[in-house]
Amino acid sequence: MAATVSETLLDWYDTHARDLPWRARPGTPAPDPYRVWLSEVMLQQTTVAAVKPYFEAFTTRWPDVSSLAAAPEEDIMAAWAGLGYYSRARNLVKCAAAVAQRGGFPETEEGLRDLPGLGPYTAAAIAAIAFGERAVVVDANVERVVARLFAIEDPLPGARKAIRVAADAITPDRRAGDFAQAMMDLGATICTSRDPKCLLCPLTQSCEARAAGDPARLPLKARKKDKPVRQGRAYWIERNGTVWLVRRAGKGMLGGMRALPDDGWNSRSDGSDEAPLAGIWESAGLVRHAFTHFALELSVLVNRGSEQPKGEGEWWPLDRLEEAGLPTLFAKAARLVLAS
DNA sequence: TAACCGTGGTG
DNA sequence: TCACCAAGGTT
Repeated sequence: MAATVSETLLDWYDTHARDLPWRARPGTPAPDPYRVWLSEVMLQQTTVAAVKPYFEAFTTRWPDVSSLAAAPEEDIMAAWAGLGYYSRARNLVKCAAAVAQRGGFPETEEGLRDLPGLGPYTAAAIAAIAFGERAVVVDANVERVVARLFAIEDPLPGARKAIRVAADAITPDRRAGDFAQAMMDLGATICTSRDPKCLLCPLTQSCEARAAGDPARLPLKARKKDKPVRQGRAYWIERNGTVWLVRRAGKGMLGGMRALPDDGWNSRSDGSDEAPLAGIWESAGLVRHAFTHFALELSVLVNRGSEQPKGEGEWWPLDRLEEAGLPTLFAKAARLVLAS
């Protein structure tokens, strides 16, 4: 009898698995749920290369969930700065508290699903990888591999239901965690979005899209809307080797992060509020930054007078600006000022 | 359902 | 250069 897709893929995984910091070390049977959880959250919509240094920094500073739960939220947000999608960091704080409170992670997909920041993908992935549950793990890699294996012609996101059914059908009862990671490794290194390496693929004999001749065509996707360009201002207020930083509101764009004061720009409108003080402003230039659904042209204005800014904030030493944890947009603005 | 939410790499 | 893309979740 011919080997099944899962058997073939698991054999491939046994010799080709990527060596990643959050995977179980040789000789240790199961990976640490804390490290699986942390890595899975960091990896949401984020590349392995981007995650690695953050995962290393987090696990060095906070080696287990109780130490993370005990850390000040500000420290965690600052440590997340630059990784993006900051609601993940806010939910990480909530989730760590909940897990510490109940004395450990839930060990089922259903239980994990109730934790903040864990959706269908992440709950299934942790259940399968950390706890050995047979869970159907569907991420963008799995969607791509499955759409090609079964030549699913319906475009995403409409095809999600059919893809899930097909993924369920090939998920094995044993080693579901390895199978999920094998599918993701295959998608990341072989069955790539562009220019798939079909000559190296262990599943090439089973692949309907390969047989049809043009696997890179799948999965089909609806065309994306083009993003508007917004204008905004950020204010650099400097006194005696310090700069005035504020904390952004807990929800919305860059929520909860330290930032330069701005004029109220957001995803729906240009900025228009008045400056945080009525002094003399000099232009330091323009920062262009692309967010997911809009682009921003941020004009950076500088004041070195003596007037006190309005509202809440803190004077932050310029020689420790790295530790403030500014999101990339404001780090760019700071770089612009400090280079001029 | 679809909008919202970051960033850096890539072809 | 720029549109697309990456181990998605929340509302």
